[in-house]
Amino acid sequence: MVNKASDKLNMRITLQDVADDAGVSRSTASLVLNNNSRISDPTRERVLNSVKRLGYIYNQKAASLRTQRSNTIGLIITDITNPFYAELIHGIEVELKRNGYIALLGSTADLIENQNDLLRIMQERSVDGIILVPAENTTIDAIEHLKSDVSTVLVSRYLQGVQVDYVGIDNELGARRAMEALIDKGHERIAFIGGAHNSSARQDRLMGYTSILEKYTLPQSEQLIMSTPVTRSGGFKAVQSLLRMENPPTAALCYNDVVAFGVMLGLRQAGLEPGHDFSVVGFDDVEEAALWSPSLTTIAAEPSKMGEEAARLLLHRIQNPDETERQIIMPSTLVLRSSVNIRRTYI
Amino acid sequence: MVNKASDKLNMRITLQDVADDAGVSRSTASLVLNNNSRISDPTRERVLNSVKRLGYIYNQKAASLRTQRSNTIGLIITDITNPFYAELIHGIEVELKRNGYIALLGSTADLIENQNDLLRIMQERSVDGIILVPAENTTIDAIEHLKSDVSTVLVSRYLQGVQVDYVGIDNELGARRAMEALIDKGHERIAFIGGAHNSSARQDRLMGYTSILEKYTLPQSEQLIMSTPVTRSGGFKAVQSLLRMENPPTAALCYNDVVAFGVMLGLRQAGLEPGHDFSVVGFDDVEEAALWSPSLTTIAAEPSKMGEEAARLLLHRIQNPDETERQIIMPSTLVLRSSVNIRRTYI
DNA sequence: CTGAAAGCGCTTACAG
DNA sequence: CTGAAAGCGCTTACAG
Repeated sequence: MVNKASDKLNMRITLQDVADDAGVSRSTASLVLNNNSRISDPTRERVLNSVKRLGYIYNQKAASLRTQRSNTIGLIITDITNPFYAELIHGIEVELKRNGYIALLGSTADLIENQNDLLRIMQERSVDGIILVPAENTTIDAIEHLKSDVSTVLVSRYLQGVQVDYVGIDNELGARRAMEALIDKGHERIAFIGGAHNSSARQDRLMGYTSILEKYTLPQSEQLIMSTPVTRSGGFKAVQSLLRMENPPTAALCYNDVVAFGVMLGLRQAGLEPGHDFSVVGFDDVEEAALWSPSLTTIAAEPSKMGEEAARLLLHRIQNPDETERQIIMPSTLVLRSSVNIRRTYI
Repeated sequence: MVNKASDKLNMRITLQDVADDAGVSRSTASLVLNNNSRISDPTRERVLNSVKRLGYIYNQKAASLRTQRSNTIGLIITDITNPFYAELIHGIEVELKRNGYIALLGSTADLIENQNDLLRIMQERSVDGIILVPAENTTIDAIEHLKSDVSTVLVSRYLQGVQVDYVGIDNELGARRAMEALIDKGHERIAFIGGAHNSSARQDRLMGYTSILEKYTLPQSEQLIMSTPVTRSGGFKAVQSLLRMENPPTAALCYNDVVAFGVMLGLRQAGLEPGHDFSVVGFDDVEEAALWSPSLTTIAAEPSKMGEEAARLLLHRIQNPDETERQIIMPSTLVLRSSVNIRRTYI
């Protein structure tokens, strides 16, 4: 029996084989594959026929060793099981595909060590650019250094003081709009739930939360601000502990939709009906937000569109390394649904 | 001002630079990086110091042109926004990371054209192997051909008649267990909801469904079997149309959890309480299944573990191209939660 | 319109 | 224990 492994190796058809088969030089065959216009139609056809007959597979790796371009980018997010990121990735993929690019994917679990490993691995593979949701504790220096090596776009989280391409939403404005909606329904004790750390996104959302409490001189308390893992069960547990307070809140602005889903589930577990007994606002507007019962009031970040925008920005940066960096701030629209309602006393 | 693009190109530090800096030959430097034991400790140290000082980045692409190994694999799924796949990807990533591999990611939206594009793009980048959830209409020939070019593992969906590595669960058994649970609670008119086409997974689940109906001589009807997109809104719409039947079902076995979530939302929209008025079973046991109200009864496919298993199988295949193909069937355990309950008449 | 030649950055027998 | 040399599969000025 033939050895299969060596079989695979020996069988590799190269451009030389194609050229031989078509009776042209390697150069000519290469020019055909790159759609160079100075090749005559008959020659082009002969080459393409040989490609097909031999089942030739273009070796992007060898090409990119010469051209220094890989048509591959690196995509680093924190947690793929958060639907916000799943939708973001989807948008990125769509736009990359349109341009003949593909992404190496990695998740950091928000840990800087993982991020460093991934950045190294991706640079070793000569990605043309990197789309990064910076993990907690990412330093300004690290980003400065990264972008001097490879085109870089940050998404969703920003780092103060670095001049770098970025796509995100106006988190503070979004949070203010969400708060106004709650206050409009008579809520006064409003909690802020979720987020594990102080990413720019969380800081800005908190700032919006606080500024509106101040504007209306409503009660502020450290106890009403909770840190949680960015998961459903994070929100689930947090709201239950809030409900055990002496003077519990009647509404919550959540760090994002995933946390808000957890909060709604936790409320029901505690015998309260979200949207009726307790109002909930999320952030992101992931697809399922509209489908929940009650449907979730949230700030639309349009993750899929944000992903497309980020990919577009990165591809632009790759083509134009010397242009000034751009910050794209997408609109943060309030989507009012049934999880927000007039305040009632449930106790 | 210096041109940044050319800056980047000119700045590329090569192994030659490292060797020069350390005062050794390129060969020696290379052996150090590959942890070859025949290099003396002092030499090794000198080289590693130079690597650090110059900020050398290993060029995996050049290396892999020589070694024919890229330490990169291709991962092709149908839809990243389905949490089953998000969790599957997560598991794959974890296991790949452990072994110094990383994945190129692509989604097909279950379209064969997209799958073909992705397979080509990935092979052009010389992936060492491919993990594939085959899109609808994938042919046996295509898989045979693929696996003759590159190590291949199928996940979640199988193709009858191909000898190929595979990881999945026993779908028919799972469906039978789910049906027994419903019948145990007195349900007799039971619908099967969801799935767009006849992937092996759907066929096998349907087979389990039918076989149990036959076993208990319960009513079968084409009207009780619904095709839908594999999304929440697919399930949402399907159950509402079922409820408009003259003699509607009192329970549903859903193609998967995502569809089941949609079904539960659709029930509530129609004024019925899932788990109380109408019983629902899903498939997959994605993380949020336990958190829903009512919590979802489902068949545990352990997507994250399945992903790890698939990655392990692929890496093994890459090392051992000549071994016989393996089919790993993971247990399909019934997880009984509150979405299944005693039958009541709700009409 | 087409071909010969150099080179991208590595690895790996082979020689010493 | 270390180095000189060939080669992986492409692209791209350059010459004709």
